[in-house]
Amino acid sequence: MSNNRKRTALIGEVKIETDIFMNTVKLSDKTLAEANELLSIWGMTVLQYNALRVLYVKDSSNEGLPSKEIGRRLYTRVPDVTRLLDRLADKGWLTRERDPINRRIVRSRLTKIGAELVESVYMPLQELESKQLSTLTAEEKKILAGLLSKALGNI
Amino acid sequence: MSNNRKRTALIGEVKIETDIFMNTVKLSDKTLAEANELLSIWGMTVLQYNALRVLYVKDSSNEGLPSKEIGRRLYTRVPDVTRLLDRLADKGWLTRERDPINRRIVRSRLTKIGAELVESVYMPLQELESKQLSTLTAEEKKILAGLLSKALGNI
DNA sequence: AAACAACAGTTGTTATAACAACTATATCTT
DNA sequence: AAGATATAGTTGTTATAACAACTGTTGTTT
Repeated sequence: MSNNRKRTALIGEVKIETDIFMNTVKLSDKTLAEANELLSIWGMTVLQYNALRVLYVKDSSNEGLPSKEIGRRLYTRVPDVTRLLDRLADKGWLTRERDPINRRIVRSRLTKIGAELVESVYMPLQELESKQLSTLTAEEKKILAGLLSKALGNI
Repeated sequence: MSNNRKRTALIGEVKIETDIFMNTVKLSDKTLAEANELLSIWGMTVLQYNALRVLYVKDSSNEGLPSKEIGRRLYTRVPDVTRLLDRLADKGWLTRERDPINRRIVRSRLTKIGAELVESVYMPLQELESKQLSTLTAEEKKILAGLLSKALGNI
């Protein structure tokens, strides 16, 4: 009982900024969960798929990409790119070797299987994303995309 | 070398849905990271703060809230509410006891310290959120909030 | 009332996210 | 060229997220 003192009503009111962040986190969380569920068919996670997709798109000549650059292009902070890539190498989706010229750098490159995997996953994932946003019109999607990118500008 | 076969250019093009999800995840990720950094001053995480805030707001009479309901009100999926609440109880921010009438239910209620903590954290967090969205005008924030909530409708 | 189903929470396990310290290599400064 | 600094990646550790199996309690059915 004891703790029945007055509580600030203020805290119950939801400011618009809080509302935006709540819904951003919710949307992010739920779409990631659904995407992860889909990707589990291929035994991978969204994060892993993104790393493979970065290699697919940004290393089309297949010279290999430094870990640092892969990390920079992933859209969440990943404090441990090494082990993320290690796991992908273990699965046979990419290979890693040290750059002979700058020996600090380790270059990852997709294997044939890895590249094919990206291709197999691409369309089903695209379809899921379209489905997830199907309550919005094309016009609304444009506005939303614009606002999100403007919001990100400050952070 | 070996794997230098043609890659589908399609995969490099970013569809608007993908763009929206990428930026949603980015925004979610970055704002959470900053909020977690702020909250670390009080030794808590965003998830923990949210649980406390749910109790603060939804259990103002301090009768205690069932774990299930707390879990339902958190805005990310939390597969392990028990241990989340355990940790908060360990820190002395809430107490937990079994409902004498329906003994399946365990009710959590804020301690005095827990309630005060929510009050201390509220304003600084609010200010951070405002700062994080300061690139948007009030009008844009309204539109964004509306679109996010419409987008969530389908998921 | 016995058997079954549903519910609320707990516990065990594994993989990994987060943080920090460390190694090897390259670059800059004087 | 030696020493200091910066860069790229690795490794160790801890806490916790995710998943699944389990326990105890209540509700439903016949």
